[in-house]
Amino acid sequence: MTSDSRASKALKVKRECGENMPVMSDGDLMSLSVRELNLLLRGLSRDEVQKLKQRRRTLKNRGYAASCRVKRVSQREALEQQKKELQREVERLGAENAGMRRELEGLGARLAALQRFARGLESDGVAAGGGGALLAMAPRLNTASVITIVKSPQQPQAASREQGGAS
Amino acid sequence: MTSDSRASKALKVKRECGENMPVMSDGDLMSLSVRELNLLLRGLSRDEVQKLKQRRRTLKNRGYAASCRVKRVSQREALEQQKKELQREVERLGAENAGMRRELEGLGARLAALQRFARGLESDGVAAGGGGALLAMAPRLNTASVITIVKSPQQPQAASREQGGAS
DNA sequence: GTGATTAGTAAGCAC
DNA sequence: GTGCTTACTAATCAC
Repeated sequence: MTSDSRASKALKVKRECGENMPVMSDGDLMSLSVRELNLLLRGLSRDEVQKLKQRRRTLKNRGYAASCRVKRVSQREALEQQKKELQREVERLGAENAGMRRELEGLGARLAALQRFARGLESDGVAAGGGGALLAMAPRLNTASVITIVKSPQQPQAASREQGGAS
Repeated sequence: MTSDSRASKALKVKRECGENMPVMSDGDLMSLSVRELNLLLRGLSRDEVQKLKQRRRTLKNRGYAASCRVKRVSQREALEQQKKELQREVERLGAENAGMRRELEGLGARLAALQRFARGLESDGVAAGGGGALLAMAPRLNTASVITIVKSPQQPQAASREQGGAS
């Protein structure tokens, strides 16, 4: 066998020790620092030392490749997790949105009904006592209090009709 | 050299042909079907045929590994793209949501002001004509829709002043 | 030198 | 057999 520790190793976490152990176990060779390694390699030929250094490098590379794969997988999983959370968020906001849209419709209908009723009061001649105040109030609410507070565009038909009735 | 075509090949797209070309180019060996291959391999020793078959397998594996990596990358990019789109969607829905929330506040304020005014009308004794209908309408607005919808505190000074002026 | 990444190789699985 | 995926190796790069 020309290659001692590189014959059948793929895909089985690489065996720990098979037939021989030249000077040192893989684990030791991996973990020792260069300084400690040189101390233990005192009485070896330059060739033997070189071979051992290369084996150390290979073992370390094995670990690097493994952590690279782990990192790749965890990054993918993180991405998928973030995607799931965003999908849930979209769903939640969409539901909230639909609910508010319904509330908005309901409120708008009530407001329109009240305004129609107010106009009815006026044309019926109820404006004798405080009825005039109701009509005078509608535009004020629109322009003074409401408009300055609410920044979103308002229903133009309500305001124009109120002001038209007051003139 | 014990291994002829496997000496220095890593990380340079693998050279096309280096020193010899036993019977066939890599491209041919890759693309030919088993049937065509067997036809061309008529007068070769079983060992030579076996070696060629193995080289074919290796070449194909090289391609499989490459496409595997390409697939991995494109899947990751697709995930990132989907994530970006979802983030945009969340932002859009959030803005739409905030706008509707403001509209709801505004409408709620207008309704509340109208209600307070209606109650003021009643206590003034205007309830002679159609005032009764207005009063019947007010409690409905109050309990059901307005209070549960409007979360922000409303301007009390506008309502109190109106009521004071009407009395 | 160390750590990370890439293309290539072989093993193993699924069809 | 074919195609895909994985662990491993060597090369290469950045620090």
